[in-house]
Amino acid sequence: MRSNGLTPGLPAEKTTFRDVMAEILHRITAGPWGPGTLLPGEVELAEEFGCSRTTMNRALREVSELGFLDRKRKAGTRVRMAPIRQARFEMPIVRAEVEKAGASYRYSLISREILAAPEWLRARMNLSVGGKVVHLLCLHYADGEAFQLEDRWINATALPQASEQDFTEISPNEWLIATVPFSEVEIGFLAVAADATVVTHLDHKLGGPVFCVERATWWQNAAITLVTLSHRRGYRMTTRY
Amino acid sequence: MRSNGLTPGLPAEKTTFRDVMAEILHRITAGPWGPGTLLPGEVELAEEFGCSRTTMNRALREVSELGFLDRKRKAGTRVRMAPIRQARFEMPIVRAEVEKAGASYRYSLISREILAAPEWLRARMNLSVGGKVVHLLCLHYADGEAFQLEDRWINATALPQASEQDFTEISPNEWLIATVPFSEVEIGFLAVAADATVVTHLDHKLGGPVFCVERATWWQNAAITLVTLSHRRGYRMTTRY
DNA sequence: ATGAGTATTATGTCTACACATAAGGAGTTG
DNA sequence: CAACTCCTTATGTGTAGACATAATACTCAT
Repeated sequence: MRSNGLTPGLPAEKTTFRDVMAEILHRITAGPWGPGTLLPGEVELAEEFGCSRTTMNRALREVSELGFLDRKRKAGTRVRMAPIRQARFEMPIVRAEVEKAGASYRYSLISREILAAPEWLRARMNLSVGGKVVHLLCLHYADGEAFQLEDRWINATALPQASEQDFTEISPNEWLIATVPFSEVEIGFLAVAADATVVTHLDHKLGGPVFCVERATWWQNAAITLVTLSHRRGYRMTTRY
Repeated sequence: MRSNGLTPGLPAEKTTFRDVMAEILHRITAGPWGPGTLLPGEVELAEEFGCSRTTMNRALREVSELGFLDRKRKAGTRVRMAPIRQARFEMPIVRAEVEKAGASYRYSLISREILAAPEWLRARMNLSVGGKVVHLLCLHYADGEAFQLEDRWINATALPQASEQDFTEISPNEWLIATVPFSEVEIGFLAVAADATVVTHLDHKLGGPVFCVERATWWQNAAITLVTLSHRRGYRMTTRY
């Protein structure tokens, strides 16, 4: 079954962990290993597949990371009743997203102010009292049309350089990426009603549905930035696997 | 540096790939390995860290999967200019999601009909002309309050058993999971305006923002199901890493 | 100069083996 | 019968070594 059939005389090609993964996935989705099945142990499987336990372990580990298997020491490997349906969204920088779609990208700064962090922001990002923040409003265009409205707060206490940047040329997004690393990120997707600001800059009706992405980042327990990205009408974030 | 300091006399604890990962991540986010840096080769690093190349390889591979490194044969390992900001959302079954939040779960079927697939659905799911589909409308409650409205279409040609199920007790979600596997999934997040149906069943104002998840699944190129999940007001999908 | 072929090199992966660790289960004891 | 201990077992991970493969760098002939 697993001989290469191409070079008789030479030993059959080695069984790679990818081969094993494929066969395991096949048995799970279309074969005898229905939900809840307890799989044979690694040693036994390795023998059946003609590979080392190391290879079998890697294959099982990766399939498990895909969400199809549940592995526990001593208990063994079991097919998940319901595969964890995990969606992985890659969130590129806006510029990359726009240009990948074949459109021309343009950025513009709408407003910039430096102020004391409002109460809600302090609570949200765990900021100290009296901390200064930079508040920016920017627009990202795709082919001349407004694509995304960026409402960003930057912690100026942790990032004093932010106060000196004017952000007329570089978007805060790209400036931040080049300036600070981050150690913790919180991302949220939500639908909100279009407010006056959104209506002014994006083609939305007041109170209408706006798809928003909110991202907060910290670095070594210090809040760095909080951003809300409001998208143009009809925007849709999709993934396939 | 890496001696355990706990059991003098015993050999220092082994360097695990997790230790190595942590240190690599540290060097990337807070240390000398800024964006674009070319790292030393695996052999050299393994020597520095006092581990085998196998272990170093695993550490580098996993960090690379996290999106921080870019690895190419011969070219070497390089720190990504902008880490791929990927969000991984786990999408549990509604029941699990509700119960995990500590609320009681209840399900109810609103309507069920069997009909010929409408044109838009045929186009969307690549169905053949004249195919029958089951159309269901269901509600999922958390602590007695409407939580999620499920608008589901099931391909009855590929899944004749669906026509016989009445779905008054079991939600289509759970029935499908137990009945068919899937090989391909497409998930989308979007914000839509609340229509009459949504307003009737969820606490929304007409035209207001509704957070929707749309999921289409296929199995061996045959369309299985398309579902739109509309969420209650204020729903938010978040992840942290 | 230029293009084809070759050498070099860093990562990719397999093998065999050893020990670590979590957790189920059997057996023992109060 | 319940609680505890200890043993067993399946997975988790580290090591050394070997070969595979992709991609760059280099060499040589035209």
